[in-house]
Amino acid sequence: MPELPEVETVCRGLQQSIKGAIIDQVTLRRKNIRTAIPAGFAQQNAGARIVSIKRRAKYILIQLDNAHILLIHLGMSGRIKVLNNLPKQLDKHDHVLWHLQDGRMVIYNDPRRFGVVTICKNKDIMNHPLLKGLGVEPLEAAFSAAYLLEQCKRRKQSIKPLLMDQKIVVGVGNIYASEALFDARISPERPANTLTLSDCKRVIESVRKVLNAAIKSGGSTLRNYQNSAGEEGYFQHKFQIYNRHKEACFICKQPIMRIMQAGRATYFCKKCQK
DNA sequence: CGGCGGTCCTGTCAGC
DNA sequence: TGCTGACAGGACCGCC
Repeated sequence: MPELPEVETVCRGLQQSIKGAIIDQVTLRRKNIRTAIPAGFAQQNAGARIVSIKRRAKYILIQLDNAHILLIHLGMSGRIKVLNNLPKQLDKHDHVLWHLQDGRMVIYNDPRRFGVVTICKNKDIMNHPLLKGLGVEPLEAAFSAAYLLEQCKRRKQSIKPLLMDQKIVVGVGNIYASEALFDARISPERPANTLTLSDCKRVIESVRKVLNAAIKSGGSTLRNYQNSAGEEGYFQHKFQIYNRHKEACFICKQPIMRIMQAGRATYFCKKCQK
């Protein structure tokens, strides 16, 4: 489900609502999501105060005051809900429950179970296998035209799957890769090694423009994305290309194409994107 | 090493 | 009203 804008929105919401709260205890209703929840997870949470909530790539990092960091990835269908009190009925996909001392409850819900919930010590975070090989943040200066050109040079892979490669640049998923390439007027089928420095510059500007606009809109809700307060995003109403197969391109009125690349749907305009 | 396909899992929707 | 197959915001693994 969630790409950078959705994860960022969830993090900002959590920062507002649960920063400073104390975790009383944790209930695991399922011991594995995509990966096993480590033994000792509940004990390492119990009694800890939540210091801060940050994002790295599509991961949510929750710093606890006991020198541990909660690491959460929402996969395709993961959600974090903050409820004011115990719900009358739990959902069948409410996998992890954090009972806060103030009576509230934080729930990790994930129907498809592609997500990750784990914990590690502060000192291990830099070498954590899930974070170790990640590429640069798209909204930071390290994502430069020179860097992208360097990454593109040695690959003949199409630019769209390359943009989604988290080892190169993080946070860009299937929606925003299509949106950014449309904005940059670059075909998703262009082999990466044919991009020039000025192409890379346009791609970077478009990625940033699209991600920032989506964050402003609270992300995109296609089916079930909601932020931690249960609100939907509305960037889906601003899609220029994604999910618009056979509809008219907003620029040239030609029908929008839908192709599969690396098993994922790509939307683009044959006329406008070269 | 790079790049692709298959796979994990559940839910929803279109088409018959 | 079923049933079936395709597809869905991600990312790892193994194979060439």
